[in-house]
Amino acid sequence: MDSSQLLKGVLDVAVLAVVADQDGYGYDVVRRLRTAGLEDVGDASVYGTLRRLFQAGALTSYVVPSDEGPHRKYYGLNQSGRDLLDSSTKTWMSFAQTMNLLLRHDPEAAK
Amino acid sequence: MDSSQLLKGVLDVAVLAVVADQDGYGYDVVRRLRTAGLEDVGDASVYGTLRRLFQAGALTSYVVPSDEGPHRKYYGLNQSGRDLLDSSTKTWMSFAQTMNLLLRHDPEAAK
DNA sequence: GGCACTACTGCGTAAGACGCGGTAGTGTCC
DNA sequence: GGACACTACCGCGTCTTACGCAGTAGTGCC
Repeated sequence: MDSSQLLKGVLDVAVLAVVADQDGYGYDVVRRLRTAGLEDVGDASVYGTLRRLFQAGALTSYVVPSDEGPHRKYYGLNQSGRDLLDSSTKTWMSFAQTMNLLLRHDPEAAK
Repeated sequence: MDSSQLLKGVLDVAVLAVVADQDGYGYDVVRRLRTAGLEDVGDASVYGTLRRLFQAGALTSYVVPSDEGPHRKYYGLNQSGRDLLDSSTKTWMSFAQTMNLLLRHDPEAAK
């Protein structure tokens, strides 16, 4: 099954969570997400998400030159980003809980 | 936060689960989903999903006239739909688990 | 020079959820 | 009997977003 649709709206939270752990640059965030289990995530999606979150004011950004390749554009959370991560996490948890109740097909559990 | 993006790719499973419980018609499926906690789900999304799933061969369909309003177009699961529900449920569970690990910001848990 | 890996960007596409408006049938209330 | 509410469905247009793909560029290795 194509899990790419499951990502809709969730990649934001995932990226925020990864960056919250430690500042990261795009290429690295991609690797960390894949390692965490989101194996099929596309790199373009992550770069796009980072730019979107930055534009939305949730991330800080600074460029660090690298000796072993091109420069790296690091992203980090600011307060707005932390708030967003918190509220998004809560939204996700509650949503996931709802889905879990729905999917264990116990009609009573959904009441 | 706008939870509509979270639904992407998940509404299919939710609709399948609701219909698996008992055959249902569009308007009723909407109500059941909302009662189950998906309060913001749009009716157009559900009707669209039902038609999509039907066209994909996962649902059966039959019309029942009603004494108390317009006719009702019932949908039910066939074998293909049950298979789809099973595999989609597994995909969801595994995806949700991955997200949960990512979101409890315990760096060790993601390894 | 050619290749691999790192690192980022831009463009076009497709999927899907939703708002909105429209069409009907039934029932209620004044 | 007319206005309104509720039931029930459909179609259209829009927006968001994940992704494929191509391109650019730096480093290191053979």
